[in-house]
Amino acid sequence: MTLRHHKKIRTRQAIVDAATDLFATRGYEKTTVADIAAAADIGTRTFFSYFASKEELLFPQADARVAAAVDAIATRKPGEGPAEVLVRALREAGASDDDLVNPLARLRLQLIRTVPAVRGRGLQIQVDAQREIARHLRDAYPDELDEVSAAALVGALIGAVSGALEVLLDDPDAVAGGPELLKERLRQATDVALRPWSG
Amino acid sequence: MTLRHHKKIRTRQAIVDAATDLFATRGYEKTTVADIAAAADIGTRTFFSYFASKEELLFPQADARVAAAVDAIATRKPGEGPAEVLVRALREAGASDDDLVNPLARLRLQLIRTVPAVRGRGLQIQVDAQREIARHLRDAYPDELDEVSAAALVGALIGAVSGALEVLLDDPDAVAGGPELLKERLRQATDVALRPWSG
DNA sequence: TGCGAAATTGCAATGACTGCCGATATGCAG
DNA sequence: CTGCATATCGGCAGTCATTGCAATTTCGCA
Repeated sequence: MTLRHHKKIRTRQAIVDAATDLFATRGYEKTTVADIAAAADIGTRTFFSYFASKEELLFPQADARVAAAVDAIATRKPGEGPAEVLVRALREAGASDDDLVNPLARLRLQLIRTVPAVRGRGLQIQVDAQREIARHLRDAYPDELDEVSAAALVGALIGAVSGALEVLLDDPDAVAGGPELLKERLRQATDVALRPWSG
Repeated sequence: MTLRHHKKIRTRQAIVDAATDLFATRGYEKTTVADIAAAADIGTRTFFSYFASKEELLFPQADARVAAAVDAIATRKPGEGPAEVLVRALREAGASDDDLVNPLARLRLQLIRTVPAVRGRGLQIQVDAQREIARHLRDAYPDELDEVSAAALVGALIGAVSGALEVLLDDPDAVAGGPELLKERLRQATDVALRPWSG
């Protein structure tokens, strides 16, 4: 079961590449699924056996971040409290360099901020991720957190980061400054918002 | 310009009522816009001159909460810091009785948690609201907050409350207890979520 | 080589949404 | 009261995502 499998992977990649290209040039909404399928040399119907929808195309391996965060929680050090672990988890799972280099990732960041449908889907994925992370965090600290507190804590941290990030990415100067500046300003902003927790 | 105006308002309400009814019985996804239009005695095409989409139907006056929060910021007391004002704003703008009694509001709460499309739209509205509130907060505290920090702070607080709320609403016991219990537990959850900042 | 499962794909249908346009209804001036 | 300008209404046709169905092709393996 290898030729088949490899072919599927190649086709899948072809679809992503074709779509990335079309989205970048024509724009997301002006690109039809039929266009993408044609560019990837497959039937329109076949597209939907690779991706459940046009939006899913932009969020492959959506659970990678969750996995990273869960891993950070699992490998916590003896003395670390919930908030500390979570901060570390977010650093590890957060915007990596990849997000600022990989073409699809860059495109995604832009589309999330401009295309309603994409934004909605992205937010859904985010809250699902929060839920999952909260579950693990609570399991890791059964004495200190109940389910509601865990959800609140995770919501606060991720909320702070995404809120700051969204505004930050709208600032042309900040974006022009490159990844380093962005990371620094993001850290500053979240420090202010999360001060109550770090104390 | 009165007869016309009144008629529009009446028709709008008729649409909402018809939709509420159909959604409640048949379910959101099994109710077509054509069904709603027919039940409200208007042409399908006309529906879209009242609501931009099927989802908008569920979020009339989406900016009421924002207005309440902005108002809380505007009426801040001399000694209050940003976080305190925001905590007060969230308490005032938070889920009112209406959300637990009004049929459409109750339905909305349920659909947000079960229908992907509705959830996506609801989340979008929420982040837009956060943006707006952050802007006002920053204007109110120009010395202590920059735009990014304000967004982070608002994101953290709202994130905490919504995270807690989502978990709470998933508890069958809490929901079964009726509006009173729900309201009490909601207040508790909000307190827990916001405690770190109220101090 | 040839069979059975998996993958591909065309076709038709559903449903949201839009642009276009004629038919109606309403507000207001004369 | 009449008639025009305008706001609404609502039908029609078309686009696009998405799905069920069924025929066909392609593979993996015996």
